[in-house]
Amino acid sequence: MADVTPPVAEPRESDPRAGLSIAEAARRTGVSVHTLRYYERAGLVITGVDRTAGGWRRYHQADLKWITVCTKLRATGMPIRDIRRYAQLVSAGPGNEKERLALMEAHRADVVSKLAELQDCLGLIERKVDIYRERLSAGQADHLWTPERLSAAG
Amino acid sequence: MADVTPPVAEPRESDPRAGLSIAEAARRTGVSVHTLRYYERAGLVITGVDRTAGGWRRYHQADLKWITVCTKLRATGMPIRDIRRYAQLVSAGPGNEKERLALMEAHRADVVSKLAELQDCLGLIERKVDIYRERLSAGQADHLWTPERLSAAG
DNA sequence: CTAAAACCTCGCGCGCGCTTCAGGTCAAGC
DNA sequence: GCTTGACCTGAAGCGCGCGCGAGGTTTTAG
Repeated sequence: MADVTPPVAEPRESDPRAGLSIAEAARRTGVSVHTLRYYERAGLVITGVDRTAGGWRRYHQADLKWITVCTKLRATGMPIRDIRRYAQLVSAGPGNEKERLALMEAHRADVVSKLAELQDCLGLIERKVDIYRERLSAGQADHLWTPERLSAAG
Repeated sequence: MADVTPPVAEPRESDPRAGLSIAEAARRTGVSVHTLRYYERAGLVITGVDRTAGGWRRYHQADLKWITVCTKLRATGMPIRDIRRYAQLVSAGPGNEKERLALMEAHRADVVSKLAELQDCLGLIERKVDIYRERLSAGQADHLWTPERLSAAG
């Protein structure tokens, strides 16, 4: 575990204090390197990612943590521009909690209603699954279906 | 309730058996008339929407029902092309339940994992909401916050 | 020192799901 | 019959969230 060359699959990243390469950061945050650079350009990454003397990005834990917040907001459907707005608020420091709260509460309401809709539609999907299972087992027994086209239900 | 002219907000649609205009169908399915036409062009609407002699669409209950299935699939993130595939299967009639089942089960798995992800991210959002609420009530009392920037958590 | 691999910026491209526009046609009230 | 508004088709346009490629620089392995 000391100086052994790491397998090709997991490249160097030798010194933890030196930070991670963009490729490794991508792996750990679950987005592509393109997306990482895009998020930075788009003003989402307010942690000010380190650079080497030559200009290569070096990611630290705080960066990854914040980027993960961003990806979770994205995953819940928050548009980039809203995440940027939120990032600006956070970056501006204490004193704007009211606006942050409003933003997050609005988004929470959004997510909650999305969840409800998803649950509702999941019901339809599961009914379909059940129907097709029934038809299949019935069909394998006696090949008897009622013609469905008349019902227009699929 | 008999022959009274309906209010402007809800236009004619006098004879129920004659079917509904595209505008009314849009209202009832919750999508725009553009989207209705687009779905038809895209091959989603397998119910064969009626037309007047002049070429205007007339929607019946079966159409609305099927379109609602489509919108629910869309609402759960199924891409148009997959809905089209499903529509083709349904339209082909009985005998392909196996493929329909596979399609729906795959989509169900998708929706379930989406739900889980949404729930997870909702946790983050609610923690943020709580934090900002606390900060606000604490702040209104004594204007004392710990500087957050060091925590990189937002 | 050198070669290969990883990274850089800039900017164009793309897939998706509609939306809008142009230029007409149709339907319904009066 | 005439006007007004809803509707038609076909095609182009758009906003979003990345993906990709060119052309060049930096790192790292050997």
